[in-house]
Amino acid sequence: MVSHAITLKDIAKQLNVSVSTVSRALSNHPRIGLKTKERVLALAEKLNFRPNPMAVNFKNNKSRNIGIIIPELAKHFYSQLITGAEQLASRHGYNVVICQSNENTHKETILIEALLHSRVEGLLICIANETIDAAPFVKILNSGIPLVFCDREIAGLNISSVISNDYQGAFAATEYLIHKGCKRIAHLAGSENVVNSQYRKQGYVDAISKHGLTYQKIIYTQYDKSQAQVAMRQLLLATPRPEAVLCYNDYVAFDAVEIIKENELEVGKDILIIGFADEPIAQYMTPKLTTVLQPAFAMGEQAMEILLLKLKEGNKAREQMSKILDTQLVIRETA
Amino acid sequence: MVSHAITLKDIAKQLNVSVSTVSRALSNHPRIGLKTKERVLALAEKLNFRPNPMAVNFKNNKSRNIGIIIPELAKHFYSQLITGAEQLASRHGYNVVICQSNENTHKETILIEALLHSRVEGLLICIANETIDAAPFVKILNSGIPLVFCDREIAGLNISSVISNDYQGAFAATEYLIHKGCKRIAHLAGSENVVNSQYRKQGYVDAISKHGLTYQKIIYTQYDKSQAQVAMRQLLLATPRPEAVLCYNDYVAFDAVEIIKENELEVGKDILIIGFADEPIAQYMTPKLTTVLQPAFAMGEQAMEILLLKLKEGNKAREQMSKILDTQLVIRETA
DNA sequence: CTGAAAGCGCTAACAA
DNA sequence: TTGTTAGCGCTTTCAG
Repeated sequence: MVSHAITLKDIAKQLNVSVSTVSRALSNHPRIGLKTKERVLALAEKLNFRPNPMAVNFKNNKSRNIGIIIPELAKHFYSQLITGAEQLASRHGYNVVICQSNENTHKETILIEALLHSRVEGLLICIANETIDAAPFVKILNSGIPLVFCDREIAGLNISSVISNDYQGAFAATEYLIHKGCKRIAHLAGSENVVNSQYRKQGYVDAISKHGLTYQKIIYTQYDKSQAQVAMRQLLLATPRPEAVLCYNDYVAFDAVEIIKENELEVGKDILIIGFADEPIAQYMTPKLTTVLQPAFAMGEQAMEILLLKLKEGNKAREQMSKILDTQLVIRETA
Repeated sequence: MVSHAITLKDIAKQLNVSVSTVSRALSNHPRIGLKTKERVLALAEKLNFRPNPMAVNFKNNKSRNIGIIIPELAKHFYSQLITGAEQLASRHGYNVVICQSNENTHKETILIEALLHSRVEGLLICIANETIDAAPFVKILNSGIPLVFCDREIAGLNISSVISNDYQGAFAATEYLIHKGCKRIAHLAGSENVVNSQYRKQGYVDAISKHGLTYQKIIYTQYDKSQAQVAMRQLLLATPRPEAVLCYNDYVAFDAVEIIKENELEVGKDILIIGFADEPIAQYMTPKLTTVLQPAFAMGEQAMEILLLKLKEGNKAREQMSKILDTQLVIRETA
């Protein structure tokens, strides 16, 4: 069994000085004798003293915890994002409390409540797909706790955020297809109500019209496997059928590819496919998926950076600090 | 800005009772007047009072934190495992501090040190591949903090653990191949020094010999993509070449499949392949991978269950509680 | 330069 | 049944 954690008192007693002297020595207080300081530091070192974090937190009325809410940890994108955020936080002495909303807005609200009660010092949230109500987030801000959105955001709220440039990614991917000579490019979109999906759709639309193409076809899939498959079948039935399909994400792309293969067409030749995200699936499927990489790690890191900044500056800086990180087209085999 | 967090004192003042009375009322102390209690509870409810967790932790000298060390969060298996562990912990009022060793034993040791200093109440560790030195873990135990191994363990230490039945999984997979008529089954193993790899290899060996097969071929891949590919090429060169290959994990299986395809052979027909883990890759590759499912979520959950039990029982129960969870063969297209 | 004392929010032993 | 008091470990006035 552990003997007993070393406290300031122990050091003070052994050195015949007061507790406050020890405290000052350890915290580099200016008004302390050099000799005393050295004696204290030496003994602290020798005893392997560490300040009791519970006491410190209590004293400072700080939890040193940052709450993170994501839809689902078991998605590669989010675990990458978390890794970026966590590493930075931990380097600054913060713990990270990770919660999963499972894309459920109600659960998200509950989690926010719980995290606030547990006195997290800041909140980094990747909101659930369906979330539109701003009230819970306004509440966070009103409670004086800094909040940063990551990956997804609610527009018009003046809340700091780090997102990837969905618009630019979709635009670049579409242009790439156009440069490859495609005239008929379709888009399997996500949900009409979700901003990321809207941005991607807009990138697609604008690239199409910039290049004066007349063909434009958008089908919403609601992130549903069977709906994506139905949509792809529908695209294949059309005459003339599209030469390329830009998909909302890699999973939709995977479904599309499966359907195309079922129809004995060759992906990457008869029809080009581009996904979005660069999940591991992109490298492992056959043919390998050309897709738009979102910098998940950097997104988490930079969102945390903003949060830490707000934490340091206290109430001073309540202004919005937002970043939009560029995506990158990763060319593989499907386009 | 937040007004001011409600404390016991606030309630006491408003009700003209002492702080301890309020404390007793809220903690269901027996010696308290029913009326007083109701008044306190009502006001606490009205003011939405929550005890200050920092104060509670300090008072109890408990951090309510459990440390978890895993090799890498961005692997599906571990994020699943974490999810199982985290959910259970959180239901019991514990936070979980997640750390990644990146399969680096040195970093693992540093993390253990840091977690102990941060006063975690318990530790759940999936050790890094190369870790063999027991000293850091003995140190944990000596410091009186309960420790549970998950997924991987160091044998002979009498430390509680939850692992999956690698032996049985490999045995069943091999038998399945035998029942399918294969006489020449090879095994692409992991590393000779890692217990999981040893168990799987042994399952393979024993199934082979149980059924009186004479062919037996094992190549170690060291979890290295190029080594796995080299090994598979080697297998294909042999005459007669194996009819089936049991792979250490899904990634090795993926590499093997790629090489086989390169050689214009048909996976699932010319050569059968079985993986291990059931990572998402298994469903997304072509052909879809037959593999041995490890119950990652349940493993995390049950490891946490043991840890919570030890936490509750204090020093009383230091005996080893170990579980070996069964794996399950998931039959898809490669075998 | 150093010590004594108060206080953060909560609980619990002791008094009344 | 309720109030008073002390104390958890640390920092920070305020005195000396």
